[in-house]
Amino acid sequence: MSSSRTIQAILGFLTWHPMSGYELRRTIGESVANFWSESFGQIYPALRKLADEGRIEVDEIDREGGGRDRIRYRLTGAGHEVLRRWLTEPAQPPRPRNELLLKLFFGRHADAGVLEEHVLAFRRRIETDRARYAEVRQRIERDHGDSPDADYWLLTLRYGELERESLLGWSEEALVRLRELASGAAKEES
Amino acid sequence: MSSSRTIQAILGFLTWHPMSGYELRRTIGESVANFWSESFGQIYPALRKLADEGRIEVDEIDREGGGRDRIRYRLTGAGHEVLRRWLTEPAQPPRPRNELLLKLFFGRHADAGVLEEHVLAFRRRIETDRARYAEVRQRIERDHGDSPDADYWLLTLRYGELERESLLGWSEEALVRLRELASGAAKEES
DNA sequence: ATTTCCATGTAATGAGTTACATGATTGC
DNA sequence: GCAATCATGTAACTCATTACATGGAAAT
Repeated sequence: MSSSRTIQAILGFLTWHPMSGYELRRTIGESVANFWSESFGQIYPALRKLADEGRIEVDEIDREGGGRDRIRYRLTGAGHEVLRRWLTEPAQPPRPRNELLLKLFFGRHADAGVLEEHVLAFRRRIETDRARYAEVRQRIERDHGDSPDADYWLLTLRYGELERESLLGWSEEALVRLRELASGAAKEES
Repeated sequence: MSSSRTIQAILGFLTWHPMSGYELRRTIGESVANFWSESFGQIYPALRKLADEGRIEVDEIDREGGGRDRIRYRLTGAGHEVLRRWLTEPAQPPRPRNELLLKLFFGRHADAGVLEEHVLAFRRRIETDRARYAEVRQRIERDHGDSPDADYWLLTLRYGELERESLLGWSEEALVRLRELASGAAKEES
């Protein structure tokens, strides 16, 4: 019961067109960074394993641009089958780990200004995410509006958009609350 | 640069009162399961390490209830200092990994009914979360309304409440959209 | 009798990041 | 000349879960 999904992510992206490990990494960073990430240390061993098992095979080797050879892999029928089977299985809920909330939970032991700083940094990250989502939405609608995948991509984008909106709302609430707590504590001290 | 926060979580909970490894695990499951989790395999080695470094010390050893001795640890001044320093440091953003969204992203290769099933399961989880949050809120307000920690706990609870509301909204939208896609696909086939 | 809960701990395994090794090309 | 980008791959390390070992007491 392997809980990692590196292999499935790779198979999924190879349904687009043949890609090298380097291209897979870049593509993941540009498309699903919102909810997925992979490092080279996972991708290259996974490609080797997938090739050994016949889920992918070498499509072409060339030397465009840089120094090393680029090895492009293509999906095999067996690989497509593995992807389809995985898609029917229920998704594992993620293990929750949110350091910001852990800090706030023990917030009484920090000074109020620092907590506010943490929430402000969080809000900045959310705002950056939202700006990126707006660009992604435009790009999908402009460049891939007729792609059969586009509807599914927009579904995942929408998840990020709605979640970020709610977290922005929470940030505002939290900032107000933290300032109240800070002034309340200041009053009690005087 | 240790990226784990098991140690900080333990120190934080020991500000409440002395606890054993077993009690820490149970307490985490009952209070912050919403955004944090720890397993025995992490807690016991971490307790050993913290004791070796003088951040915690044995408070009492007794044999209530079950068979083995229960070893309760208490926070030292040094431990409290480590906690306070950590609280001032910026929180690391979590590495994104959402298997449901990865499945939807490649959803064109699955049949529509299965995707709907995944989103329904997701929605059920969200509803369960919301019911639990309502209980937690009641419990905090009823049993800990005058605790100096309560305001901070409610801040983290509110995060979960707002986020779950938005995700519930997304589920509804996604279900509608998936049904449209399914009937569209059915029409094109006929 | 058997399950459940209390309780501590280790070992095996898996998952994942970061740093390193290597090296050519392109743009400043 | 130097940094950035392209490109593959390995090694060391960290982090975390799960299963195992051990065993008593209480409830069914």
